[in-house]
Amino acid sequence: MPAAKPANAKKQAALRPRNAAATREAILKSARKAFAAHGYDGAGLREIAAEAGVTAMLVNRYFGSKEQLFEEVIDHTMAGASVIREGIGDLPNLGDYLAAGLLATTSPDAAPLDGSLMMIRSASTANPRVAEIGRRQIEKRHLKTLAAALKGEHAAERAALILSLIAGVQVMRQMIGLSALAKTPPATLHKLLAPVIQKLANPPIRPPR
Amino acid sequence: MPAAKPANAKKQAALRPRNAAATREAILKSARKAFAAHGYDGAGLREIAAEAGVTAMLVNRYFGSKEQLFEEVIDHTMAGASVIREGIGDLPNLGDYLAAGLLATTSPDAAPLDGSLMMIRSASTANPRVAEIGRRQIEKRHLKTLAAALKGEHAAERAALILSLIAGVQVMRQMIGLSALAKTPPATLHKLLAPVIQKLANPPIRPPR
DNA sequence: CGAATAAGTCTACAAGTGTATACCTGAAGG
DNA sequence: CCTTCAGGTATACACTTGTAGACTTATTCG
Repeated sequence: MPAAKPANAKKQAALRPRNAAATREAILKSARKAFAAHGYDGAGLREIAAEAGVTAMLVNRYFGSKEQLFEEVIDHTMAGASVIREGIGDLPNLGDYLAAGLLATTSPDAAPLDGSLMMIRSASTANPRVAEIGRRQIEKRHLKTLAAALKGEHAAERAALILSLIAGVQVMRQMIGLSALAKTPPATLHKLLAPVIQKLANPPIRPPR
Repeated sequence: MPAAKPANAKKQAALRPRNAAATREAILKSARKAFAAHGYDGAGLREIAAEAGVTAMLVNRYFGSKEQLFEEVIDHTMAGASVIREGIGDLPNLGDYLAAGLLATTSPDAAPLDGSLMMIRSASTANPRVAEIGRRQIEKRHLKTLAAALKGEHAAERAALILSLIAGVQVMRQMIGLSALAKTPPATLHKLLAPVIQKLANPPIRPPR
């Protein structure tokens, strides 16, 4: 009775004309956004795929699995332009520089460009491999670079504390939404934050004996 | 023919002899542990129930829903003995005190007694009501108390930054497992950390004009 | 114009989630 | 003994998740 299948109407047909590279990039971008917003476990493949204008299965066809997708995403993100980069050891005011960078990228609800928030959001995943991926990235990209830029004793520990402070501010501003940080003008926060970071960046004073 | 149902063998029959109050407490304890370890979304009701020796449905019968359970758990946790408590404004060395408290409760993989980590782990939940619950708890319990203990300008902002630093160290030590923080002896970290916290606790110096 | 192949989708499945309904069970009181 | 009822369990449902296999479509090349 029904005259053949009416060739079911497809939506958004020719939006992207079958370009593999472009599709891959779209998926990466979408995944980055989703992972940053909801963490590894919280971001669904269907959600990522929809935002990229494709099907969930295509994501797996391109990246193998959600786990591998995450690995590639976090690698791209951490490798991209970060506030913590090579050569920051030569800056005169590391405290000012880092505080400015933190407050610039950390508008209360903007997308976190930095990978650290993405990692923190993903850190309590049930998948231990994913947690390990993130740990290694932070150690390799951020800690190592920053520690190399510091002089004096306990450089690694001081670098780790600076990272902790930065991460903590990001967490409280963007994840928790603490009003005292979210609503205060960046300039005010900068004045409070920069000297503290600088104090950690400076070589610790040795007690005179 | 079949002589009635053979009264299917039950395991762990008389472990807890049907005590409502004790069961409630057991569920709370289990839930606290699970939420702290995996966050709100990551902790399953069946997992919580199993650890408490009951069924998932009993949890809902006692607490109404997972959401209400979380609310009660985080309220108990934040209200319990915390490092940040009333009267800390009278301490001579707030930096020392807070650093000691942080490093004591923050052994790399121990259960976080403080509710803040539980909140951070739960902050990226899909449930907005849950996120709001946690935000309010941190503002009310921690920020308010600490800000009241500080003197000088921008007390709220400085308190928020101290909380951020503490939270950041917790995150990097317990969630990420950053080696420089996890493996370094607490005494060393204390020496680096205490003066930084103290610097934030002291009234900011006004630039002489 | 085909044919070949890359690009993409459909359907399905097994596992896991929170929760509602109906059921069972053990101890206390008559 | 039997009833009663709080304390607890079993079953089921509707939904979501990551992923596998078969299928379809568009593009490019001969």
